[in-house]
Amino acid sequence: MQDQTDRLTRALRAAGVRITRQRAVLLDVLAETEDHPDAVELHRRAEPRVPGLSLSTVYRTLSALEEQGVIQRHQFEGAPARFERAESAHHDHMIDVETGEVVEFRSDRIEELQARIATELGYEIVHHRMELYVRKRRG
Amino acid sequence: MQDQTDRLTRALRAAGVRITRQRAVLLDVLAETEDHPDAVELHRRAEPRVPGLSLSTVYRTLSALEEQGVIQRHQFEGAPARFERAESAHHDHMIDVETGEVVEFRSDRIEELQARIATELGYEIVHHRMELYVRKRRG
DNA sequence: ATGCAGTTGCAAGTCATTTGCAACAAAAAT
DNA sequence: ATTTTTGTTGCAAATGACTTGCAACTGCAT
Repeated sequence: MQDQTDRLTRALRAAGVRITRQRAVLLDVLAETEDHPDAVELHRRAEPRVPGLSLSTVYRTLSALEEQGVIQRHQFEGAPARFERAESAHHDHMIDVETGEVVEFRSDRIEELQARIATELGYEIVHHRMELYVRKRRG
Repeated sequence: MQDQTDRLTRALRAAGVRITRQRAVLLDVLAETEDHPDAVELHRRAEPRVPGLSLSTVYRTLSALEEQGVIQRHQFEGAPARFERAESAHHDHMIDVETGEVVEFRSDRIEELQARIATELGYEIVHHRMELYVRKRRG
């Protein structure tokens, strides 16, 4: 795990991204993250470890990390962008409209169908977004 | 067609929505619309017919019509919301990342799969969003 | 014609995010 | 180890896309 982090910071360094104290902490916070926090929440979690950390630095770091492919940004309906590590395999999201909770899922079958549709219409997919806004089934 | 419009305004009236000059024009503009314009574009198209029309009225009208189920709002990536009439059957969108052009498509097979996935995880779909960001295949 | 609840234009406000800038601090170079 | 170079930071102000308060209207049921 220390290894992971090391490899990562080295890669970032190589890309000309400096690992400052604020970025190191944000990287740690993101590594510990199990949910899909937004910028303000990440700032709340990181600030105690870097007193004075500004929200704009959080935004800037998030953009930098997204550019490096380290994290992914998701813009769900009517809410600020939320982030997650990019390490894991591709998946889509289900958002509980009542709680805001995010559940990940994946369907190769759907991906195939999407690709086929795009191809048939003369396009190639650059990326896609599929979100299911759901509610717990009361049973 | 005059019929259509008449039925529509009557329904709106019944819902307590007044058909003012600005709304009538916006309704007309939307009826003529073949693409997926945003609020500013709709304002641009309607203003000549209602000199002085304000952008806030456009936004307010759009919200009212959306509430009445007359139009649908789509929030594509990194762009202001775009609108379309709601009359047509459900479909999803493919956005050409180079031109911004929107192509509609529909796949019952995918819808089925989505529903199944949600059910399996204990949820029911309230609504979904599926967007394919694409590029013309150069062939 | 009349009264009033729904609408309008305008200015100001909100929210999430971005940016200009001078002070600062990682890496590099020496 | 010190200097130099160049990416970063915090802060305040700016942006973009809407939304809202408010006083002056205006559909439209009566």
